[in-house]
Amino acid sequence: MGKSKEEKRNRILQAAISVFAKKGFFHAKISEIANEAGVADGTIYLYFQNKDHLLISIFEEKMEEIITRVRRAITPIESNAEKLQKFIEMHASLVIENPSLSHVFQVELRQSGTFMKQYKPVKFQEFLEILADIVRDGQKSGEFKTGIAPGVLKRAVFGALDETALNWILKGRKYDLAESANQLAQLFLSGILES
Amino acid sequence: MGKSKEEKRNRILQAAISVFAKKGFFHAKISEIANEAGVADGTIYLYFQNKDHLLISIFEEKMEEIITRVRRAITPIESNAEKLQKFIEMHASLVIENPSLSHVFQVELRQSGTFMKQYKPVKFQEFLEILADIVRDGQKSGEFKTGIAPGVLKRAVFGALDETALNWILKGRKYDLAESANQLAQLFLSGILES
Amino acid sequence: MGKSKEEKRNRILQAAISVFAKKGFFHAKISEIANEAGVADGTIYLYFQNKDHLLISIFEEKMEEIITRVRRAITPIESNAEKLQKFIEMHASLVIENPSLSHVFQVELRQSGTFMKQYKPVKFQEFLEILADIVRDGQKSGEFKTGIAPGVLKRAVFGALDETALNWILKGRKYDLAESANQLAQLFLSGILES
Amino acid sequence: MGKSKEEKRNRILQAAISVFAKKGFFHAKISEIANEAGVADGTIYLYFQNKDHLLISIFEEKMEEIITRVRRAITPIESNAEKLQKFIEMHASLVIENPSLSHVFQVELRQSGTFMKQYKPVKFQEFLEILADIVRDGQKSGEFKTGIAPGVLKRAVFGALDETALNWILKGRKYDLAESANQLAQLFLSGILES
DNA sequence: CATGAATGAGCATTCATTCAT
DNA sequence: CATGAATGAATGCTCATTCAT
Repeated sequence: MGKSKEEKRNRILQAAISVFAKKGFFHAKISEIANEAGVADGTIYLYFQNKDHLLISIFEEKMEEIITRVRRAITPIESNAEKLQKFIEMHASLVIENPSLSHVFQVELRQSGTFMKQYKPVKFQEFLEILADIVRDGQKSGEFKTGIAPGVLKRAVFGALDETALNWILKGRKYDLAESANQLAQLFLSGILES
Repeated sequence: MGKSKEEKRNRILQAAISVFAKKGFFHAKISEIANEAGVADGTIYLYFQNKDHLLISIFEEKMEEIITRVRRAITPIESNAEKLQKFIEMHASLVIENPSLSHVFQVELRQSGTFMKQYKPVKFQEFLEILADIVRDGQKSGEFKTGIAPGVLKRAVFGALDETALNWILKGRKYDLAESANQLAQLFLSGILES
Repeated sequence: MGKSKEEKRNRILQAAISVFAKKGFFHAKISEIANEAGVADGTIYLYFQNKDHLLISIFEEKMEEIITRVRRAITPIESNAEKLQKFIEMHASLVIENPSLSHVFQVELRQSGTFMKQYKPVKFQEFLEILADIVRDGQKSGEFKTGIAPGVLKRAVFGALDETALNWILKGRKYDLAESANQLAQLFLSGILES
Repeated sequence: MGKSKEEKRNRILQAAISVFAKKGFFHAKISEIANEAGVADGTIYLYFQNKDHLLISIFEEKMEEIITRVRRAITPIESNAEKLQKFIEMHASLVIENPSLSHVFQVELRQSGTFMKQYKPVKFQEFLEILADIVRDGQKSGEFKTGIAPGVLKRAVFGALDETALNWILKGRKYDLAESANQLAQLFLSGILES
């Protein structure tokens, strides 16, 4: 029963991801999400405050999962260069595995005023901080150059990955995103490795 | 006469940029744009097909200006490394000079279904191609490494700049964007310069 | 429950007839209909597709009732001449009983593009066919002359009744419509009775 | 020049008939009429008060012509029965000759609130009075029965003709309207001729 | 007389959210 | 907990009409 409740919540969340990706946040109708989730319209409001928070919940909960996965994969690696490479690889893999979710993250999230203006995307900061930590550690250990601030680099890497992934999605996923990610990894490593 | 008409069109365009940036595309009201432009609601429809095309016109016309400015600044420079640096510097300058327009480009444009799905952002491709050309030329002349595809690099640079600028805008323009841009330039140059 | 829903639908239909008759189809506001029906604007759209279909539904449902009433009144009569007379009498009675509905039928229906161009007024044909059947039967039995086609006569009788009723309504219902109808009945009977 | 002015007025009137018939009164745009007449939008307002009066002017001026033609054709005839027959024949001929105008008369005129409620269609009364006069004269001379009021008969005949013509137009003018008119003439004559 | 750019009133429709059952 | 009928706020766009040129 408790399980059934959690399951229903998840059905709604998955339906929302699917409908947001297909129709866009503004044109997505609660009734369509409810229909796809197999619940009544009103039921959604028993699990989520409103449409905006449904979007935000997608972000927070999926981001939480992603952060956990990425951390688990990176922690055992010793070399910070390899950690960075792994991070970039995983970003591509995650996009490839879940294009609908990626679409929601890259396009639809920006359509929520609540998300863009009022809500502080803590989980996003946390995700970026994984990158900043790698950089900081690499700089401290002497692996990486120190000319660039970790806060700048984390955004540069993320921005590059994000734009690359967005293009891949909008262009119809026609080329090899993993290969592009690989080139990006080489680029950034060449840029920061102490020679 | 012709001037007055062109002027009115520009007033509408500027008002739209301002209102879109303040309220977001979906919450921006035509009546508010009209009011800020000092024209009647209906007048807007003498110059633009509809709200979507108003947004698209902002993109096309402003992008055209930007492309021209960037090309003019880059052409006389001989070194491709310096060209790339100049491009990055200018991106930051343009964002600093016109934050409202930047906001529209980075956030609001994604809210138009017409823009995202039906319209081909030719001007955006053209803008990115400036970057790709620099990379291609640098690789051909031996200035740059050849391991990375120009098509990948152009998105990496743009994505990094875009994310950096977006953060600067959303965080309230509290730090020195030009300095961040400078670090990015060093990062990318370190990454691609043939040693 | 089911009754309450049907009742609400009927309240909307009656309100629409009343408002269409008062203001004309184009100038009638949905909000006014909703107000007169005691429901919210949006509720109307739970029962009817749009304004056009509201008008068409009035026609179809009321015409259905009328056809039933007329058929029930005519069937037991043996003489076709008396049937025709009864039909004419009833037409006048129906107009007198429900002037708003008559106004909608005679004037407002023509303002709906959907009704005039796309929709096939099946119920109207069915109504006219009652007349055509009387004529056919009368001609077959020898009661009526055979010089006129039933299809022509049905329109002649209906047109005469309709124009007479329209004038009565537009002139403010100042004279005795039943008496005019009676004269029309004599006219048509004189015209078609086999002597 | 004086001629040119009258000519321009007529071009506008013809364009209006054509556009009203094609698009319907409400959906007809002044700009389309102006375009079809080869004048500027504003010019129409130099010749007609507004859209409503444009419709009314069509009615009045064309009706005037029709009344004149019908009177001219009927006056020389001596027998009132033959006059009635001639009237009916001419109605059909006029509809056949000018279907667009007929459409405007039968359908579009009812869409003008001004026409239906505020304006007194004097010319229409005058047209019907031709019929009433024939009946009155026939009844006085003993040709026609006296049981029916001329005022009732005139509407009956007109209504029958109008409905018949409307059907002919809406059904795509596929059958012989003149033959239907002929049957109607026989019907009404049988109905009123003193035997 | 003629033009046509500018005006601005006017309204159907959608859909997130609520709440009685 | 779940339902889904009902609500009602909110706004882009059209087009008859005007009037400065």
